[in-house]
Amino acid sequence: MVDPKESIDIENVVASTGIGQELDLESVAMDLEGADYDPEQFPGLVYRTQDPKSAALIFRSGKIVCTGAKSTDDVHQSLRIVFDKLRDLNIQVDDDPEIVVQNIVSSADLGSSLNLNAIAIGLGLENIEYEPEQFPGLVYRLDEPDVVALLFGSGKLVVTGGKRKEDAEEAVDTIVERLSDLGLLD
Amino acid sequence: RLRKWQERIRTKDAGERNLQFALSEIDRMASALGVPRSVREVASVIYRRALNEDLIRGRSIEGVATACLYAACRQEGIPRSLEEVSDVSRVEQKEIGRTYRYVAQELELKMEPVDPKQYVPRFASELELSEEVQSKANEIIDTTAEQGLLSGKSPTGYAAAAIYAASLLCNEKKTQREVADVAQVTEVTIRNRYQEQIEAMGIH
DNA sequence: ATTTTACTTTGTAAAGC
DNA sequence: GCTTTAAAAAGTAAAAT
Repeated sequence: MVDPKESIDIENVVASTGIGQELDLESVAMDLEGADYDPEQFPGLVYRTQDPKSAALIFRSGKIVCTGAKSTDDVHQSLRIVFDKLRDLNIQVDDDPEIVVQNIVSSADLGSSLNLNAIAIGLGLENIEYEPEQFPGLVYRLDEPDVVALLFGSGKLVVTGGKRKEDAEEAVDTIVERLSDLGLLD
Repeated sequence: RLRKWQERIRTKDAGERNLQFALSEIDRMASALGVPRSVREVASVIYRRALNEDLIRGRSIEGVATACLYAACRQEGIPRSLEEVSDVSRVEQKEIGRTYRYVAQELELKMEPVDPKQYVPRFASELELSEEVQSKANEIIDTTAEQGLLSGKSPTGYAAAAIYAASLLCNEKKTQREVADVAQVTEVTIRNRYQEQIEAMGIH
């Protein structure tokens, strides 16, 4: 049996940062090619990087949200590109702004199909949410680590809400242990 | 002092009026759905609990009332799908679903997943299918569910496929369209579930 | 009848309504 | 609460072929 931990893939990393300067988004939108800015719809300007692929939300305050990257390293690479693009527009950007990872979304595979009905009862109906009429995944909120897992009948799962990649590993370990104890994992 | 007293009366009256409105809405929707009086009473009890726990704040009275009725139907073993409930409510399906999940969590209703078999009598009856077809559909549901085929699937689509399969096996054939219409699912869903179920039953 | 596109669920930050 | 962004899981649905 392969350790489900080895199957973990980071699918999305969300991080926030700031350049330390206020911005005139109207002019940035004019000068930055590919920028999407519609203040009526959303106060942030959207700028997408191609490699690594990501989307940056740039705000008037100078704060920036980066999402869509596949690793924390990609987040730093993407934001470096964004910072340089802004510098090209003669905008002052702090030397190396602090980048804080806010959420990591991971996927994994437990290796065998799951009986979600039995798992719902086993883990306790008060501890889970399972409404197949609304969504095929069983929602399982953990306290340690503080993340949310979505379990599917195929045995695959999604872990989100964590800030370190270790959070997903610990979550998968905990889930495997609890399901095994219940005899609900082959 | 008199002002405070009058304010309390006003608040109390407003609260009473809101409760009356919620209960009358539950009554109206329950009638439209054709569910027994016991379900309305269960729904009313859930609504009063939600009110006591202050779960209505930030939500519409009718949204909570509808969600309580949906939960009550399930608790009483005669479920109505969110689509069926939204058909008699002025609240949209998505909002009813969200509110239901919120109320179920907060009141710790410990709702069990809907058993597709609970839809069989009503759907089969609307299709004028025999007792034999219903028994066969139930057998298909139990057998295939035990094999893990039910995980993640919508109970209405699952029941619809089993009824369709059973109608074929018992020579009382209904078309996928006819079954899809009463269950309010698409023919594609029936086709997909039907294939899996027949496969799991070992093609009769 | 199949394929494509799109929506459902989960977390998270940002500024403003 | 909402708005927007990204991504996965799998089911369902509507539209396109």
